[in-house]
Amino acid sequence: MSPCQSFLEALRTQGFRITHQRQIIVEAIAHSGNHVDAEEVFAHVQRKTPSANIATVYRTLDLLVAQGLASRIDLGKGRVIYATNQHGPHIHLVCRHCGQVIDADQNMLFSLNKKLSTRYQFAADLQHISVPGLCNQCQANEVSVQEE
Amino acid sequence: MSPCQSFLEALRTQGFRITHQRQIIVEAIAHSGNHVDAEEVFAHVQRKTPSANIATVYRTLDLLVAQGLASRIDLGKGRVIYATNQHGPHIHLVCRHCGQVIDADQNMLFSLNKKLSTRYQFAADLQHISVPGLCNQCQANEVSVQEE
DNA sequence: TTTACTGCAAATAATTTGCAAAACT
DNA sequence: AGTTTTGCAAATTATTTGCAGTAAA
Repeated sequence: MSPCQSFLEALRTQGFRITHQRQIIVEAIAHSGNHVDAEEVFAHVQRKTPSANIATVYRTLDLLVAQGLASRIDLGKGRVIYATNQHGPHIHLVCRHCGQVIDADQNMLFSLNKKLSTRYQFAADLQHISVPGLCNQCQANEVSVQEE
Repeated sequence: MSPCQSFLEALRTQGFRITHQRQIIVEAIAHSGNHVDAEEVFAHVQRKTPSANIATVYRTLDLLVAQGLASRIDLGKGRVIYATNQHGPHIHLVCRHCGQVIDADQNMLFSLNKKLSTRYQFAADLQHISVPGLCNQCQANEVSVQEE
């Protein structure tokens, strides 16, 4: 069963209707092995169904997140992306200078997760956490650049 | 020298002007030993100077961040808070259910920081990172609560 | 005096929402 | 047929920006 199909199946099971636009939206997000933002999904949808509306995209993304089929990742500065749970867990390293997002190995968070759990009884959702900082290229720049 | 004074001094040194509103804004953010959002700062400022405008608050907060005197912390869902560098570094555990923010010991991130640096040449800014998840109280709820 | 800073109001940007019409089941 | 969804346009929310007047240095 393709990832798309299993998502749609999950929705159907929960009693949600499988509409044409939901199929395309799920296809857009699941197909791109990567994370996508609402506009990218909308662009994909428009190619197939020009009459589709971005409000529907937002509603469907919310639905997927609520159903636990996707994650909403807040990169800060108004940038929000979505990733399906097919997309392996990652740390999203967000460069505050160039805006680049680097995917890092999530295993690094294993011990942190345990500590937060035992010391704070906090169940951290580290599947798609984002970490601000400076990427390699921008570290050199930052020194000389005060203001853009 | 009070924290307020040292902030103002730092601004002055960089050639910025010490205006009445900047003094009050710096006082608001430095005085509250805690993190504050723009509206809270604005409320404080209005008490002293009713004619002050929130645009000035945003501009000053941006300035403080740009000068490295404060951090902008993105809690997701449009919630943004600011903390001075006086306020010790913390992990901000953000509960996705009740919205509560718990401060956790930052030492837990020491090894993560090193790994990100050596493996990805990424200089993570972990001073005030936010981590999504579920707080202790809400973990029990979550099981039974599907939708709010 | 000179140029940065502020207040104000209008502009953004990213979502969200009310509602009547359209479409799943 | 009976709801759930959608499209559309208007409403929101949090910030940002242009500009002319005010105030630090």
